Amino acid sequence: MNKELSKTYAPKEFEDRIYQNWCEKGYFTPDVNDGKPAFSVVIPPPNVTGQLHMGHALDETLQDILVRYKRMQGYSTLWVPGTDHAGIATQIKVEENLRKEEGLTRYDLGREKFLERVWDWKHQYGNRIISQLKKLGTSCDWTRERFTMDEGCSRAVKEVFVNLYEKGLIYRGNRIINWCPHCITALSDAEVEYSEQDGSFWHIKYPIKGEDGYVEVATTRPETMFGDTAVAVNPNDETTKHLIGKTLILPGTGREIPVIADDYVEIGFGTGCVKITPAHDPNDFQVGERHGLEQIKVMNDDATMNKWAGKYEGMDRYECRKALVKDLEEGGYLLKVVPHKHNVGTCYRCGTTVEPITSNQWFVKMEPLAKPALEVVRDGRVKFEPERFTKIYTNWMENVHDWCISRQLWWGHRIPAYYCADCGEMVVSKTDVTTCPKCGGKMTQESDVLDTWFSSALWPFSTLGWPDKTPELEKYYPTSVLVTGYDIIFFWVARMVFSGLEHMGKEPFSTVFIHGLVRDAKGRKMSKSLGNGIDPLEVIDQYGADALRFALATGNAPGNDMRFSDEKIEAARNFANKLWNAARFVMMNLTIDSVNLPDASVLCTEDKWILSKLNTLAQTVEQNLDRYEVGVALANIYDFVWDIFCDWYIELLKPRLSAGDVVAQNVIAYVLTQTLKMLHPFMPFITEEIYTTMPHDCESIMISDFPKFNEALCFANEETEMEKVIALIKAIRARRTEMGVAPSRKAKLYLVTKNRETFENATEFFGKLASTSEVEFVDAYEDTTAVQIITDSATAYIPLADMIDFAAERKRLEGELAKNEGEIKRLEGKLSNEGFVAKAPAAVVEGERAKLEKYKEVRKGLEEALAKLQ
RNA sequence: GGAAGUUUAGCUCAGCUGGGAGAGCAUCUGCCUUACAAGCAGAGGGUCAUAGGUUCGAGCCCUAUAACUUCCACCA
Repeated sequence: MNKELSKTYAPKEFEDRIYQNWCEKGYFTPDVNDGKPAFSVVIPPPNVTGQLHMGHALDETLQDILVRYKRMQGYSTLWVPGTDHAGIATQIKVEENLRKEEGLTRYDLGREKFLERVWDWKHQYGNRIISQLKKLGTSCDWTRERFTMDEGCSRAVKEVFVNLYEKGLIYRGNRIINWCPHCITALSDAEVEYSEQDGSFWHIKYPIKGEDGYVEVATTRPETMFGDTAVAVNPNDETTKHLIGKTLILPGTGREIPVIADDYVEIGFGTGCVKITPAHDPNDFQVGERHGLEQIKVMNDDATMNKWAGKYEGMDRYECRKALVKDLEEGGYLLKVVPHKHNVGTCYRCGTTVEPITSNQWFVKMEPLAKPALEVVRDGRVKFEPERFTKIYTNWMENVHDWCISRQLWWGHRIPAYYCADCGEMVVSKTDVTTCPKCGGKMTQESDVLDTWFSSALWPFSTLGWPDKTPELEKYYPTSVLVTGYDIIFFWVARMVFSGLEHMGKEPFSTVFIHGLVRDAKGRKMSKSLGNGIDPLEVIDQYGADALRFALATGNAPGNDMRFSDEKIEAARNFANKLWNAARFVMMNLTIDSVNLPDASVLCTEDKWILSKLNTLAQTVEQNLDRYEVGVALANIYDFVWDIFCDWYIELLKPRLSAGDVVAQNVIAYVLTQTLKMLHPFMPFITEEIYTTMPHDCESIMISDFPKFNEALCFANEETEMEKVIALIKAIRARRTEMGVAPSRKAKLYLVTKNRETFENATEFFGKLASTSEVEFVDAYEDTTAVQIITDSATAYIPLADMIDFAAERKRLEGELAKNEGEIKRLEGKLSNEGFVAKAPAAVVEGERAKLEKYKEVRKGLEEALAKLQ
C-alpha cells in the first residue's frame, strides 16, 4: 500500500502537487462557525506589482509557521492574504513604462485613461506576487484575498475619512510639508529618509537700508533667499540687539525685509542672524506664523524656480543655486563658503531630495489618536516581541506630528471631498456629491488621493468586512499577532494601532512580532542597485521551498537581522535530505499498515528512551513557539532528528528491524510521525509527502494534531540507562580512532561494571556501533595488555596488545586523571562552600553532588587502570 | 544631540528565568559500515570586546569604556 520514496530529496516532484491538494481540500479556509477559539493573522500586504524578495520570504515563513502550528493545535485559524495598491511605487512604475513604450506622460493620457492603464497593469501583475507567495507554501485563506483598492477596502477608507473629518480629526490647511519634486507629491514625515551629505554654508551679506553696514546670514540653501521675508535675531543677544527693527535689502532683488526678534535664534551659533523663509523651512514657517510674515514660495512643483527668483526663473533649484552663488560672489555679497555636512531629507521612493514647502494639504490630527495608542501599549494590551521595540514605538508616538495624508497622485483612494465651483462650498461625504447643497452649483471631487498607508492602517478590520458587522469581524478581530519587519513600525504598525482603537474600539492585534532584515552573505542590505539580492524563487527552484523556509527560520532571533548565504541554504537542503532518507529507511522496514504505539510493558529500553526524548522535545518546541522563538524551536527539532533519531535510534534499532520486530516498527514509525508533525509548520511539503506515504491516520498532516507533552511517556530511568550505554560506545569509538584501529577490526570487549543489567540489555549494540566481536562480563580483568576505557558506569577492556604504545597509554590515562582530579577539586570546593550549599537551589546542589560522584567513579577506574600499567 | 542593537571557535550565529560554553560551515584524521558522501565515526580550535561591581556562583544582572550597526531628532 505504501508508495516508495525516491532515493534523494527532490522537492520539485511534490511541492506544487501538495500545495494544490491543500487548496482543493480547503484546509486554509476556516469555518467561522466552528466554535473553536480563533487565531488570526493578516498578512502585511505586499505591493501589488511587486516581486517576491527575501524580506517577504522571511515574513511569510514566520507567519506560516505560527499559523500552521496554531491550526494543528485546534484553533480556528485565519490568515488573511492580500496586496497593497502602493500608490507612489505603482504609479511611478506605470509612468515609466508609459514613457518608455509610448513616449507619453500621464498628463498626455489624462486622469481617467491613465488610471485604466494602472488597473491593466495591476491585473497583469497582481497575481504574480500571489502565485509567488503560494510557492513558499503559505497557508493563507485565498478565498478571503483582499486588495487595498477593492470595493470593500475602499468603502472602509471613505467611512474612516468621513468619520475622522466629522470628529474634527481630519482637516485641510496650508502647512509646511515635505515635497518630492520628482514624484510631484506631498509626503508624510515618515516617508522622508535622511542621509548625510556634504554641503556648504554660504555666508551672505544683507545690506542694511539707509546705512553702510550689513547683516551676515548663513544658509545651506541660498536659492531659498528669494523667499526670505525677514531676518531674525535673538532678542537677548547683545551683539545683534541693535539690528532689531531695521530694514534689510535682499541682494539681487532689492526687496526689503525687516529684522525681527525671536527666541528661535540660538545665541552664539553661527552669525546670530537667521534668514527667515516661511514657505521653505518648517522652523521658519513657525517664526513666520508668530510674526505674521508673508509666505513666498519660490519654486514650482518640479523644483524649478518661479517668478520670485527673477532672472533665475525656470532654472532647476540646483542650477539656480550655482548661478546665484556666482552672481553673489561677483556682486560682493558672498562673504565666505564653509564646508558643512548635513542631513538631507530624501524621498523614500525615488531618493530625490525633498523640498520643505508650504502647501494646501489634508492632515490627520494626531494628538487625540496617539494618546490611546500609547496607553494600549503601556498597559500591555499590545505587546511587542522582542520587547525593546516598544520604546521605539512609544518614542515615535509621543512626538508624532500631524499626518499629511493627501498625495498629488492619481493612483489611490481619491479623497471624498467635493468643492462647488460656484460658491466654493466644500462637502465631505461617503457618497458622490454632484450638486452643491448650498447653491445648487456643480461639485467636483478633490483631485488628491490618500497616502497609501491610510488604507493599510485599516487592513486588520477592512479585510474582515468592516464597516459591516460581519461574522468574520466578530470572530477574528482583534487579530492574534502581527508579523512584520522593524522597518515599517511607524508607517504601518503604529497607524494600525490608532486606527483600530479609533474605529473598532479595540486594538488590532495583541502581539507585534518583529523580525529583522535579510542581508546578503556579507551583511549588506539586499538591494536592486547593488545587485546583491537573492531571488527566493530561484532558491526554491534549486533547493525547494522547505529548504528556503528552514534556512530563513533557523538561527533567526526575533528582531535581529540575519544573513543569507549559500552555506545556509545548502545546510537546510542537507537536513531535508537527511530527514528524507531516514523516512525512506523507516518505510523500507515497515510491514505494518497502521501505526499504534505499543503498551509500555513490551517496549525496550531504547524505545522508552527515544519516546522520553521525543516527549521532552514536544514540550520545548511548544514553549519556544509560544514565545516566538521560532529559530530555537527549529534547532531543537533539528538536533532531535539528526543526533538522536538518525544517529542513534535508527542505528540501535537496525537489528530488531531486520528481524521484523513489530514493536520496533511501531515505535519508530510513531516517533517519526510525531517528529514530522512538529516539523510541519517549518517544512510543510516534505513532512506532508513523507506523512502521506507512511501509514497515517489523518488525510493530511496539516490537519493532524500537534504533539503535546504526555506525562505517561516520561521514562527517566531508561534515559539514564541509554546515556550510560551511549557514553561507553562513544568512548570506545574515540579510543579506537585515536589508536588508529581499523573499523573493520572487530575486537572482544570485557566489561567490568556495577550496572551489569543495563549493559547486558545493550550487548548487541556494541557489535556494530563499537566494532565489538563479543562482549563478556567479568568481575575483574587482569590482563595488562588491554586498552582500558573508563566511563562513570563501566570499565571496558579491549585486548589489542599489538596496537598499544604503553608509554603513550600511560600518559593518556595520567592526563585524564589529572583532568578528572581538577574537576573533583572544583566540585568539592563548591560543595564545601557554605554559601553555595545554603543558598543555591536544592536541585542544583544535588546535581553537583551527582556529578562529583560520577567523577569519583571515573577516578577510581583510572587509578586502577594506571596501577595495571605499572 | 537622543535612543536601541551588536561584540561568544577561522567564518556565520545560537545560548530560555544567573549553576562552568554549543551548532552549521571551514580545518585535520579514518571510513563508500546496503537510509543518506547532501553521508558516517573521531579530533583540534573560545582569558564569551575591555575594566569594575552585585552574587555562594556571571557569557547571562548593574556601571563605565571601546568598536561596529541601526533608528529618531536636527541650528539657520
